[in-house]
Amino acid sequence: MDYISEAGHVSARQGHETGKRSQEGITRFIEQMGLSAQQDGVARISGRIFGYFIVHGGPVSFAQLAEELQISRASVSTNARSLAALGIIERITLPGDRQDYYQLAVSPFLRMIESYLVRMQQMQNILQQADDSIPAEMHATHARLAQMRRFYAAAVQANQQLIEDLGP
Amino acid sequence: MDYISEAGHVSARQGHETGKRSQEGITRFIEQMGLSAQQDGVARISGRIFGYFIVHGGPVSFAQLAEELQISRASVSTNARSLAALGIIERITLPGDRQDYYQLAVSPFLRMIESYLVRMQQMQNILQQADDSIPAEMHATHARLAQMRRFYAAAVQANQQLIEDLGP
DNA sequence: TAGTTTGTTCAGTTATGGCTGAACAAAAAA
DNA sequence: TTTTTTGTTCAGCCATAACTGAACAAACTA
Repeated sequence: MDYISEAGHVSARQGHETGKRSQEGITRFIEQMGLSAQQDGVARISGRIFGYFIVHGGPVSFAQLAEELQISRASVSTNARSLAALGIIERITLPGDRQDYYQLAVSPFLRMIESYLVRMQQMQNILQQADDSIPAEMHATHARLAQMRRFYAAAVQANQQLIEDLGP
Repeated sequence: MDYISEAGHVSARQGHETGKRSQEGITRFIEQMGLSAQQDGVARISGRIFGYFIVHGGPVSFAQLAEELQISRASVSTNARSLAALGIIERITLPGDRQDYYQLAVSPFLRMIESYLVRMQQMQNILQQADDSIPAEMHATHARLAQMRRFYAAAVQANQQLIEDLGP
């Protein structure tokens, strides 16, 4: 039995020996990924889609995603494209098939770190601006801003190192 | 002129020579900290309070916070306590004064990383559960879960290293 | 004692953004 | 051509949670 290539029919195998209990575990995992995403300020459905692709690496068709996760096609469109834009999943096409397919990206976690890095760089810009526009007499303020910049510089460096360590 | 010890009167110095322009820079910074916090899934007011303490290290009284940031006492109570719970600011008292005062914690950024670590450990628990409850036959799924666990393990280690590097 | 000051809690309002159905456009099939 | 398939977009509904005003409790002051 191959769960991977028949992702679309897993939910129909209720009566199977491994079926019910394992199905519970899978849906719970996907649901937890949704909640976890929501905690991180990401749409719940994006988290569920990500979880779905952890379980079934893909390729999975657009229509399959909507049916399996029981979400509207509009939500599939929005969230899958959003995840693809982040480099976490990627859109592919299959010859002789008009549908869009998605599959897990090769290294989804590296992309997640890269998103963090972007956020940190935005914060560094804010700190730079503050440093420029706040009068020099405010020594203690500038000292705290400098401390903050050192922190973000170190954090950026640590995450770049992490990317290298996890890379090929 | 000492901006630090008279945090409560900065906004009143509109006519001063350094006043108007620098005041703009400060409020813009505080406002950007609010927006940045909101992006991170934290209440905007919490971000503003944090920004305020970057500018004026404190101690700042409860009432001052409400007045300076033009927010309700209820919001001060909720958000300041929340930041204090995260270890980013701390509540102190001054002898002969009934008011609560807050000041920036000694190393607010270390505390922020520690919060990240907690989240990552929650994710590790979720992965552990999934690993336990998903049938062993799903080899590809277990491989992806293992990859994910390696990622979080490395991320936790990197951040713990970062904490050490930034520590005293 | 009654009256202030001070912080917390909670019900209610408001703002934000997620999700959906429906309308739509593009492209293939009939 | 008309019809069907497929994905996108957008207006509107809904859920979540941020924020506030008001009521409250505790502790000080008079």
